[in-house]
Amino acid sequence: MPLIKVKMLEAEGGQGAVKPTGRKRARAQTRIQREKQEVILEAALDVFSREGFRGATIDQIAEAAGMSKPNLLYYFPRKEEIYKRLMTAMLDVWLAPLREIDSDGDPVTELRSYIRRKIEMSRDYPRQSRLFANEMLQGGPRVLDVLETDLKGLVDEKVQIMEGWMDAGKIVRTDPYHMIFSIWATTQHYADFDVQVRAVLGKDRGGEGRFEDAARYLENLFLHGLLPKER
Amino acid sequence: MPLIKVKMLEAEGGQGAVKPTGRKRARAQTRIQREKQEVILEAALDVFSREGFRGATIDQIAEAAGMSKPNLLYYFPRKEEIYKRLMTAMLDVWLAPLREIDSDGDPVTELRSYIRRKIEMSRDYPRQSRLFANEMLQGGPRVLDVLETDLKGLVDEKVQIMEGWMDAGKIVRTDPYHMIFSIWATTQHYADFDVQVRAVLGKDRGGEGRFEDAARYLENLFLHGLLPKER
DNA sequence: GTCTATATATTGATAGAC
DNA sequence: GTCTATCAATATATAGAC
Repeated sequence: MPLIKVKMLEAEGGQGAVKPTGRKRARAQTRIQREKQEVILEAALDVFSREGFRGATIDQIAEAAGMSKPNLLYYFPRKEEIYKRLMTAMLDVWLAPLREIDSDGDPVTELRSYIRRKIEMSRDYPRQSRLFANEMLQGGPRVLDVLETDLKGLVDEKVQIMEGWMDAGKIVRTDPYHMIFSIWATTQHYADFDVQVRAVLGKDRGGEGRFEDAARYLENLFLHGLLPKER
Repeated sequence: MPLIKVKMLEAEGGQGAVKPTGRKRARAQTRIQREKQEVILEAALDVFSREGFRGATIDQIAEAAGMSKPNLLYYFPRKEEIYKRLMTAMLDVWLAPLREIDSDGDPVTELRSYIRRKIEMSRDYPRQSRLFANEMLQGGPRVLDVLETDLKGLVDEKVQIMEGWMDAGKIVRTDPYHMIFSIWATTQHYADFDVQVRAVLGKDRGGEGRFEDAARYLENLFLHGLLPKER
């Protein structure tokens, strides 16, 4: 099954996040305001995903966004707010594929499309992947609570689905948690360690086709041997 | 097969790296000098692995090392030199397990111990793993040449071994490059994304046993289905 | 070898003219 | 809304006393 272009929201975050928390007057945003914020967030994603929160500077972001530093700060008064906007938007989008795993679907089909979507996201949105990886390396100070509540809850739910499939004899018994970790690790590796992957593959195999190859390898790795009948 | 305590050099780097490049007089280092440098490198590993090169500050490192900033700079005149020392020492140690894969050994045994050693390193030396991950996320500006020469050469060599095993019918045919990437990704995930792993597993499964569970899962994932006879 | 003091540049953020 | 000018804090690194 070939990789397709994934349709995914760009990092925007809920509209709710834009409104001032005080909201003395919930004033509607102009189109230009939204567009400028969009440009800033796009530039910030570039810088934060490469350098991490501390390593990134407002100067770099402003330059990448093509505006002056004070001008940027007019739209986002604090560096941290840009970062938080990116993180929440990213988390939301990043977990969408996992949410879609359907207990009523065919196990192998469900897992196969999960793996495929994850590798597509690494191919199409590597910066979001790196942004998250950077946050993790730092110990996740700004998302730890989300991980322990929302993420854990979501994973637990999907683990139960997978255990149901095992109980029903639909797939071979394995450790669902570590299977999910392994799918995350392998698929995101192609975004986070892209330099290394391309350096090792060289120019003959390091082109765009590497994602196809990876998808094929990973689908086989995780799905082969999962069907009880095969043995 | 249970995990054992791995024996590994601490980040020290070759002795050659210590000598001044000019070496007007190749003066031997005193014991105290080496010990102080050791303390600094240990502290620097802590900070760099969490914050990346740009995000880390000499202040943080000096405080972690329990000395003043000028005192630290007496031993390492530039921030970049501390970082480079850590990187070269890390790379050397980090690739040791891959180097040990032996073409004359039994394929499954060789791969099993490779996986086991890699997960042991994530357990015992998570900071080294994160240091490297941080460098990769930034695009590997300080190691790109090493990746393209030494690392690629090493991987190519081991890929040839694996292809030899496949040609001889000793293991099932698969993509050796992506297999190696997947082993790297999955094992290092337990160091790099440690926060996430522990958050998801919760307190019941997130203890030290998680490395045992991971090792068991990964050995099965990569090795099951590799023997032609099993099918 | 270690310290205080400091030079110099860069950082996040603000003031105020236009 | 956008700019120049600038502040206060922090950054890397050095000078020089002890």
